Amino acid sequence: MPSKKSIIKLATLPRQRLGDQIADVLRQQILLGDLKPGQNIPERETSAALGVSRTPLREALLVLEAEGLVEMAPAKSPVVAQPSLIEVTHLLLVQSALEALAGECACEEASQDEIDEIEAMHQTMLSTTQGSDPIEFFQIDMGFHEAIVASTKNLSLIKTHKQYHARLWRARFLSSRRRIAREKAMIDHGRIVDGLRLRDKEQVSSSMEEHLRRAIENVRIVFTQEQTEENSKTARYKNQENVHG
Amino acid sequence: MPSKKSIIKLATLPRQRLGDQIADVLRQQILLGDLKPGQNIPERETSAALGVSRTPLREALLVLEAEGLVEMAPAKSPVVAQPSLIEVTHLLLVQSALEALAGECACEEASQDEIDEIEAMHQTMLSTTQGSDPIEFFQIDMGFHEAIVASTKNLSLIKTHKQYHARLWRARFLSSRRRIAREKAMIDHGRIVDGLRLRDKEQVSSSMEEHLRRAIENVRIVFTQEQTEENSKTARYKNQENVHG
DNA sequence: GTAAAATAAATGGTATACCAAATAATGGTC
DNA sequence: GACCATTATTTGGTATACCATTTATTTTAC
Repeated sequence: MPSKKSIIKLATLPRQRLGDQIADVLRQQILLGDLKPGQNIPERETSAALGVSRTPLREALLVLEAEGLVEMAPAKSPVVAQPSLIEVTHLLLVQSALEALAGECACEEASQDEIDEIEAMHQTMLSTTQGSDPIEFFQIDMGFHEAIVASTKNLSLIKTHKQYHARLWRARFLSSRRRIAREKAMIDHGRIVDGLRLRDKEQVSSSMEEHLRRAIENVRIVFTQEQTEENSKTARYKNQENVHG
Repeated sequence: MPSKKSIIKLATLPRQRLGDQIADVLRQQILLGDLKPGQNIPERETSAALGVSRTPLREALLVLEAEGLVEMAPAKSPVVAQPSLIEVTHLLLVQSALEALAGECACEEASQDEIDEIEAMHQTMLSTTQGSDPIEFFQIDMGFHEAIVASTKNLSLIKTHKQYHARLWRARFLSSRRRIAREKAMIDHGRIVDGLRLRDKEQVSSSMEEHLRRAIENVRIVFTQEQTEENSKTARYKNQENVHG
């Protein structure tokens, strides 16, 4: 009865490169916050923890560096990227342009089934607005955007959008916690869905841009709040130091 | 007299990773056509030719794969990407959105000096239109676009644009040979420069989109021509085969 | 006791060696 | 003579070993 063996052939048949699998794992850990911004990712330690050698781990790190999720400097441990407010703003501007394009293309390329599914996701989100944990709500929110991009069938656009999506994950997750932001986001989504049903390029792309512009503002607010908290912490620490001295 | 030594410390001080240097070399070779689309890049042979080991060569290939210039399949030699017409169209659509965004941002972020320089490049191009080899003209053309993107100071946008630029290099170079295309391009560039001087976002971004939309049409024409030539070649070969048989 | 120099530990960068899958070549059989 | 099986070679994937640089610690000199 070799049924068990047939399931486990990860090691025997490298259907996908080990480096790519590791990249997926690390990407998830970065997005979910298991690896926090600024944290070191020493090669030996990490590869040992994952039960692989340094070679594929390094290949994964190089991919993540190309994606902008990890920063590598000579003779320094690779470190999880910690984009500043201005960098996140830049990223959101590009993402905004990408999604506006996606909206336009979707009006031409999306099948009726795909539009129906996008609308269904929107409905799910509307009914989930109140209860449930924020991370689940956020996942659906991001799925909504991904579905629109996917419906364009433009592989390059999909891939690039995905990369920006990953780099923006954390910032957008943090800013999605604001109640007001979520409510306004739902209104934007509604307009986007309406535009898609009408296949009205102009309406969809402008709603998309509007939506992302709001996201930029939300991120700015959250960043300045964090900055303020950080400052007060620093002040406390300084006080402690003074106490010690 | 250790002056000679001081120049050559590539091997001793890895100021930049070898893999990145190799990636630069290969990228250039792909863009310039030394490595043609569809051509294999066997790891052992190539690394030996470059005088390095497989490890950094592989890292370079992975970066180029992430950029979309090289395709790697399990148990197959890496191969120079050979995008189809539809893929190039997809790439140009994204590039169009990126440059439209760049145009808008440039209206706000570009310094007067930068706009002056962009205009100077345009003037150079106008005077170079007739004589000189096509590759030089093309270089200036691409420099014009890069300068606009660079003036936004948006590093993410610059990097992403650069990657799409590399993937589109060959297609745009081939299509830039058409005389009519060049003339119309000059008119577009003029409108873009005018818009930048006026800092008129709307004019710049729409001119950019118009310009890229024209590029899509040009690429389509060149591709179909190439396809036709290819077919006639195949026909000839078939005839030869018939003669042999 | 402090500061500076030297040494030891750790880290990333590169080269080499080994393995498994795939393909090409060769030999045997029908 | 053609086709199939088997083996040999080539290729990419992974692991390990080595080197150079950097950093932390310790020791020594002032």
